[in-house]
Amino acid sequence: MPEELNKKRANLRDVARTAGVSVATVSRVLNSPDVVSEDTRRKVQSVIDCLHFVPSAAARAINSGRTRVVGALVSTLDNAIFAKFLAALEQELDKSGLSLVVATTEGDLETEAEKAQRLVDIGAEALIVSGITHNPAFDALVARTRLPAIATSYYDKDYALPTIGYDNAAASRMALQFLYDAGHRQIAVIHGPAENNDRTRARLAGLEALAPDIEHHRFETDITLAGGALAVQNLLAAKTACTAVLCTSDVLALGALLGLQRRGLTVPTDISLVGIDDLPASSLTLPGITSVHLPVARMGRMAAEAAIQWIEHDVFPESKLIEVELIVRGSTREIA
Amino acid sequence: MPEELNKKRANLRDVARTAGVSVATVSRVLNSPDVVSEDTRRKVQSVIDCLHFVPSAAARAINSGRTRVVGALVSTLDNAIFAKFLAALEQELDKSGLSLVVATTEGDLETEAEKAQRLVDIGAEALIVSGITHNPAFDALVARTRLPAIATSYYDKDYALPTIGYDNAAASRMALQFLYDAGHRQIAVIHGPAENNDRTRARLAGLEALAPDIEHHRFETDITLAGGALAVQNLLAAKTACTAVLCTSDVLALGALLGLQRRGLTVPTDISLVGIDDLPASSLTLPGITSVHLPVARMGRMAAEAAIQWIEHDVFPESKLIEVELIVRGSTREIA
DNA sequence: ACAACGAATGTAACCAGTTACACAGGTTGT
DNA sequence: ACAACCTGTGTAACTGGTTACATTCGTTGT
Repeated sequence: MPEELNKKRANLRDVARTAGVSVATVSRVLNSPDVVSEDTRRKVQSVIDCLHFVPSAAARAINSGRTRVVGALVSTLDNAIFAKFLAALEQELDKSGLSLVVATTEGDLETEAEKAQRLVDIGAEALIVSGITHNPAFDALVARTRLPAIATSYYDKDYALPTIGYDNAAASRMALQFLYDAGHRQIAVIHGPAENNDRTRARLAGLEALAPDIEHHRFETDITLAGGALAVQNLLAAKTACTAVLCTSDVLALGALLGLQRRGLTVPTDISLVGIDDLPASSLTLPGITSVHLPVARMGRMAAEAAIQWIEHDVFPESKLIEVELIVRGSTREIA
Repeated sequence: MPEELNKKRANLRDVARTAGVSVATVSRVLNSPDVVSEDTRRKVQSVIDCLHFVPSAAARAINSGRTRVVGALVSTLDNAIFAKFLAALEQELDKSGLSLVVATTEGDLETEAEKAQRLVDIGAEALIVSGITHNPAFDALVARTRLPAIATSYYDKDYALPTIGYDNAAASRMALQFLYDAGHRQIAVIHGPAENNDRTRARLAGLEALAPDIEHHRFETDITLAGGALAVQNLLAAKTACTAVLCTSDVLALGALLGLQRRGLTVPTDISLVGIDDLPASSLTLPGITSVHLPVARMGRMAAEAAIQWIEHDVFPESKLIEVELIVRGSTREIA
C-alpha cells in the first residue's frame, strides 16, 4: 500500500512533493500550462492523475474573491412561469461562467429570509428575488452584506433595489379593460394568495376603480391547476353572477378552463376567460386562452445581465420596465 | 473619512484590530458567542455591524472542507416532471443545510459534461444526473474526482454509479399492455429525441416484442406541448392507421390530446391515449389521461437522502428501484 | 496563604490554493 | 568576453477564516 493512507483528498503540496517540484509549478501546470516545460508538465500531470488530485474550489475562491455562484429565490419551481424564468436566468449566467443556486420559499417571507441567509453562507455573489415585499430580516441582510440584489417580476423605480419586471397593475387592467370593452360587467376574479405576494396584490389593485359599473367577485386559491379548478367550482356553487372570469395567473386560468369544462360549461359561450402570464399551454387549449403575455424569459436574461454587470463591473443596474401585451384567443367573446 | 479607503470588504483581522481584540475572539463571537463575555461580544458585534463585515464563505469552506452545495444536471426546467423532481430535491437537501445548484443540459451530453465540470469548479459536494448514458468526459470527471454522483430516473443495479429510478421499459410496457388488453393492436407511439436519452430509449425498447400482433408507428418530436400536438398532426396527416396513441411522456400526451381535440377528434371515442409521468394536468383534462404514475417527488427525496448519506457519512448508496403504477382515466376505451 | 480551577482572551499554526519576486542556467547581442 | 535577456523553477508571503494551545486573571477550597 502507498505510504499515504489515502484517507483524504490530495492537495497541491502532496502533488508537488510526489512530483518533486514546487507548489508554484503545480499551480502553473493547472493555470498556465504554457509557461511550464513540456517534461515537467507531463510529470506533474501524471502525478495529478494518479493522486486523483482535484483543486479545492474553496481555496481558489479565497484567492480570486469569486465563488461564481448566483442565488435565486422563487416561491416555487412548480409553475412554468418560474421554471421558464430560471431556465433563462441559468442560461444567461452560464455564458459568463456563473452557476445558479435555486432556493424555493413556498411564498413565505420568513423562509425567504432564511434561504437568503443560506445563499450568503455559501458565498452567492448576487441574489435574485421576486417582488419588493420582503421580510425585514431579508432587507437587513441585503443592507448588511451589500450584496448585489435584484428584484424581478415587479417594476418600481423607487425601490431600494433595482427592479426588473412588469407593471402588474397595468397587466391586470389590460385584461379587465378587454373584458369591459367586450361588454362584460360582472366579472369573477380568481387569484392566488395575496398576503405575501405583492405581484398578486398589484394585479388585484389594478382591477379596482377601473370602471365603477364593474362588479367584482374574488376567489382566492392556490396557484395550481387544481386550485383554479377548485375556484370555479366554488364560484359556480355560490351561483356567482358573472359573464367572465379573470385569473391573475395562467396556471389558474388553465385550471379554471378545465374546471368549467368538467362542469359542462362552454368557454366562451357560457362564460369568458382571461389569464395573465401567457404560458405555452394557454395557446394550445381548446379554446386558446386570452392572456396577457409576460416575456418572462427576457426578464430572466435581463436579470442575469444586470447581475453580471453589477458583480463584474460594479455597475449598479437601472430598473427596467418590461412591456406586456394582451394576446386575444378564443376564450373570450363579446356580449350584448 | 475613515482611515481605510473602504475599497473592499472588511475581513476578520480588520474587525479584530478595530475592536481591539484578537482574531480568535472575533471568530468566537461569530461561532460560539456564549464563550465570549457580554461586553466583548457587544463591542465586537458593533464593529462587525459598522464595518459591514460578512464572513467569507470560501474561507469557511476551506477550513470545514465543506461547501454545502450539491449540483443537479437536468435536461430542462421546462417540464413539470423535472421541476417537481428538483423541487423535492431542493427541499430535502435544505433540511440538511445543503443548497442546490441547477444546471441544464438541453439533452446534450457534451453540455452535460461541461456543466458537470463547472459544478466541480464551484465545489459541488455531489452530483445528481439523469440516466446512465453520459459523455466519456463526464464519466472521466466522476472517476477522477471521485465525487459522489447519483443517477436518477433510471434503475440499473449494475451501473457504476448508484441509480435511483424506474424501470422505464416496464413503465411503457405497462401502458402498452393496458392498451393491448383493451383490444388495441394498431398503436402510434409519440416520443422525444431518443439519441441521447436512455430513459426514452428504454421506454421504446419496452414496447418492442411485447406481442407480435401489435403494429407500431413511431413519431419523434420535441418534448413540449407543441411537440405533442405537432406529432398528432403528422400522424393524422400520414393517415396512420391506429386506434390508440401511446406517449412516452405526459407533456407529449397533453399536447397530443389538445392536438387531437383541435382536429375535432374525440378521445377516447375516436382514439385512445395513454401517457407516462402522470402530471397533475393529466388528471384535470377532459377526459383525464390514463398514465403511468412516476413518483418523481419521492425520487427527488430519495436522491437527496442518498447524496446526504454519501457526503456526510461516506455511505455508498444502494441503487433503488422505484415502483410505478398505471392510473386509468377517461382517455382510453376498450375496442372490439 | 497557596494550590487548583475556570473563565476569557491571545498567539500562532493550520486549511489549500495563488502569485510576486528571486534566482539559476542558457542564449543572444555587440 | 561580458552584459542583457529569456526561460523555467523555487521560496515565501499572501488570501480569510478556524482552532489547539498558552496565558492571564479571578475565584474557590482547605
